[in-house]
Amino acid sequence: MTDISRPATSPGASPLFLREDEIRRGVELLYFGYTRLTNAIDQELAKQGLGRAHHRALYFIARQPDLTVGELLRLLAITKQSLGRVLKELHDRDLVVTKTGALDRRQKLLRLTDNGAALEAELFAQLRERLSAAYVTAGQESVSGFWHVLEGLVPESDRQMVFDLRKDKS
Amino acid sequence: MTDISRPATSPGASPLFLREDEIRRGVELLYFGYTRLTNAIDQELAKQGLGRAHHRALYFIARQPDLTVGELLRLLAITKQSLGRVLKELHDRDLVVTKTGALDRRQKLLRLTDNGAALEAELFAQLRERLSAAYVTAGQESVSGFWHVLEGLVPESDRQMVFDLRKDKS
DNA sequence: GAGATATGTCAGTCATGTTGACGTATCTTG
DNA sequence: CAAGATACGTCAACATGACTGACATATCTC
Repeated sequence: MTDISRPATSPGASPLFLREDEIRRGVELLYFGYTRLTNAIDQELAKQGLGRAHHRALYFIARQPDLTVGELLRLLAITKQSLGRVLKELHDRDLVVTKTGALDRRQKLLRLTDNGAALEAELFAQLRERLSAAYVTAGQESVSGFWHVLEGLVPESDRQMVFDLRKDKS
Repeated sequence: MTDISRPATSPGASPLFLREDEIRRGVELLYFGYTRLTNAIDQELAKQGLGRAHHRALYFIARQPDLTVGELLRLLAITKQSLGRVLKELHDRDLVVTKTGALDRRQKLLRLTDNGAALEAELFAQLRERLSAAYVTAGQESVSGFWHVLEGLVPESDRQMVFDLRKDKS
């Protein structure tokens, strides 16, 4: 949070603001980095007859077991109708199970089955391979910077939700 | 391309490879950072009745005037049929013009019209606002790290193409 | 008991990608 | 110069994953 006091609305105050090329470089690297990373798992997904939408759900359920449907909706920022179809397919394929919430019986808590966990692990291995290669090449200091800039791209209103992924529930 | 000599294929050499949480943190930040940044311009695009696919084309044509259709296809990594529809719409709306290549008359060189350039600038302003705020908050060192890690995510085979965006065509 | 909330579902639509096939103009090469 | 490769365009059919709008049910909260 260094330099937070510098007004982003005052272009003259920061040389960064004026350098169009530095902004474009970030836009492009973010685009290529993100799309190429996600491409890495498409082939694996296609084998199972699943799409990226399924992977995103699997990923977050793996990351935070007993996630509720509502929490997952907020993470994915899609409509419940869209998510409903995805969850139904994952359930039909025995990759995800739901149980009724203990505290609030209206909620459904999502968990991966053993099959689901195995598939998620296989997909995650692809991501790990690519990302750890990039981490190693860039070095630890760069990794911190990478995280730091990306955190700044997440709107304030979503930041807590994203950080909470790192904590266990309960 | 510094550190290129460090073997990315030697997992044991770095504790990073074993830390699942650091990989997941990168995956999540990349996902949220990328999607939230692109969301930032959706509203503006919707006003014009355009989608993200149109923006991607506008962006790269702005970035490298006289880009050929084939080059744009390689950047976007989609089929010519998909791109054809997008370019047709941009042309119909007087945002893009094509001219026949001087050296190779089979090629079509793409350029933004004044309207197209104005729209692209308006959309770019949104990206600049978000990214420069993140850059300023994170600091210059972090920005370098951000770039460095992302470069490592771009497959070797695409890297030259991405770097070439920074050069003018001659 | 009344209203808010969490979830599910039906139905229709849209944006954006895909495959496959085919046509034309132009360049390159034997 | 003829033959083949290349750059681009286009028709048609289809898949995925989003969307809106409407409505149903169970459960919680006050």
